[in-house]
Amino acid sequence: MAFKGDLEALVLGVLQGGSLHGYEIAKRIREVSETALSVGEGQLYPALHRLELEEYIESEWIPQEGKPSRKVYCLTQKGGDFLQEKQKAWEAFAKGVGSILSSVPKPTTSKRTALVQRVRFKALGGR
Amino acid sequence: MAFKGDLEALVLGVLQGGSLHGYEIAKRIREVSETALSVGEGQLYPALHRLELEEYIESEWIPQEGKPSRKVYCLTQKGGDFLQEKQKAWEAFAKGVGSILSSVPKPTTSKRTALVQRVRFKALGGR
DNA sequence: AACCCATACCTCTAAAAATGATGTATGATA
DNA sequence: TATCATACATCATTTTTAGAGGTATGGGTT
Repeated sequence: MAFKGDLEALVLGVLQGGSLHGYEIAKRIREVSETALSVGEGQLYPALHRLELEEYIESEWIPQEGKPSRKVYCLTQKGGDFLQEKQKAWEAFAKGVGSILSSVPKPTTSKRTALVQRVRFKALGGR
Repeated sequence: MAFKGDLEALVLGVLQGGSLHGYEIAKRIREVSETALSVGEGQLYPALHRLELEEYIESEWIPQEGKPSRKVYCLTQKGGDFLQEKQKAWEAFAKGVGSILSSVPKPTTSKRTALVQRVRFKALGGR
């Protein structure tokens, strides 16, 4: 289960906003999510290579003076289409998790009801 | 990254609605999420054992006639508290992923703008 | 001068997790 | 008779993740 290919989707999502290089992609993910998400480089670079192999993104080396060259990635048409699918998959996943996590606890709201439920379970052999 | 312990959270979430046995928990997760989520038994049972070990849930064997006995689990106080934390973590995670995936593509909306962006990237050495 | 930090790419390994198969057992259904 | 649904469980294989390490440059600190 688990939202499959979430990192891939995230990378494509960030690239929607324009072409970026790997190091910056990782920073964006941290910043945009307000540190709720964080991608290790050991995870990001292999992911970028996979995505490029599958032609969801394309890269170009951009030299810099004084600093290491950057490999700038841009989204392909195919990548954009794939991202759309991923967005739908994410929505279904999020809806599913949401509906399970935020399902109202049986005892409607009152502590008293909770107690009754507890006792009932006890009566059935629970503790 | 990835929503850590999502299966654990899901199990606790389902148990909010009342005590259940493993086989039923798996079914609930499938049903409530409208098949968006599915837990393999090879994943669920070890998870239940971990949760019980950590005292987030408690179990009781309930014999049945004709059918295999059931191990019925109920949420503990500690488990309920833990679930609350997990709910918060999920919200932060979902918000993060959501804001990245549904970030408006740079080209405001028109195809023309998209083209301009494309050309601009080209001018910078991209393709 | 020596050191660490930020930038920027990358790989590798050990641990963790997911998948699917296999096992046991019963009753119902086709 | 065979297969499916119930109901528990383990196990091996594969996949994923996290964290460390490696290369290289320039700027700032001690």
